[in-house]
Amino acid sequence: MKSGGSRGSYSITDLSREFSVTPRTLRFYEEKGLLNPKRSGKNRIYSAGDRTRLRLILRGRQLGLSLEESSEVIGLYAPGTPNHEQLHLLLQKIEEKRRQLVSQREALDAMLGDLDRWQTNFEAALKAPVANHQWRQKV
Amino acid sequence: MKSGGSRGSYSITDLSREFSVTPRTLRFYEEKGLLNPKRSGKNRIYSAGDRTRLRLILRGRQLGLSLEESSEVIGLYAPGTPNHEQLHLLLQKIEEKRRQLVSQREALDAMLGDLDRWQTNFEAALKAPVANHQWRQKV
DNA sequence: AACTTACTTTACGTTAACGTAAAGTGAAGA
DNA sequence: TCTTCACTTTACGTTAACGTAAAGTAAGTT
Repeated sequence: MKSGGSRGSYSITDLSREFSVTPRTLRFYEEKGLLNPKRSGKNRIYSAGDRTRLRLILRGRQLGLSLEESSEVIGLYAPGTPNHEQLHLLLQKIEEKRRQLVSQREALDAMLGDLDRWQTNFEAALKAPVANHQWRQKV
Repeated sequence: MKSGGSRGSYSITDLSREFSVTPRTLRFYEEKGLLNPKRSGKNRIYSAGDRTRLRLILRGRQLGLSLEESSEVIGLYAPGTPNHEQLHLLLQKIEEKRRQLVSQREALDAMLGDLDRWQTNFEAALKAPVANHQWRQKV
């Protein structure tokens, strides 16, 4: 089965290639209820909506969300009109992840700080003995 | 065994409490060669150096490094004078993680963008029908 | 008809980073 | 002496997110 029609219809390999994931991944997401492609016989046929959902799932993954978290969040995108409870939950998730990013950046800064200090110490340790040469007299 | 001496000597629960990890975690890190506390009989006794190494490990974890990655990176901190190969490796790791953070922040921005658009659409959908009331005539 | 391609389903395997018993030890206190 | 603590070791269990056969099918190609 080559590519489906030109617009809004994709085979499993179409999508897996476009998003650089394996077909297994798409089947897995379906198994977990995150995707629900139509069927043409036994074959999966993904709509534009399915493609969008996949994009969102992968966006969540990139953010470090678990599939279950993505499930909840993506549940929002589908129904057409999300209620305020759901919106609130989404905002929470996003805030949480934002905090996580900040915390990670702090860890990174701390590491870079350590590194700087060591580098200067290291260089100092290399230079000092050369300045007052004692063990470099007779060659 | 209560707290060890006042300075530079800690029991396993001392450290696990200070860093909010379980004793199991410390034993696990030791098993993986990331820590090497002295022994007092069978009991582990952690030095200030061990404590520092633990801090670095957890810093790496916070950054999203695997324990193996942290092993490599922390190997640097111990020998006293890291060589350039090792420094280069550390810089690579840090750069890689920095890129990861940026990419995650992008995903977060994209999500926030989606959210904004939906919210406006949502509000519009709520307002419009009220403006030209058609199905609200007889109550 | 034989082959290839693009799928399918079923199902067991893998990895990381611990969790969680289970059973034992040594010292301190009642 | 008995109990309690704070530890120990050994070892199997857990979770997420797929990987990886194995075996089969439907449609098109040579």
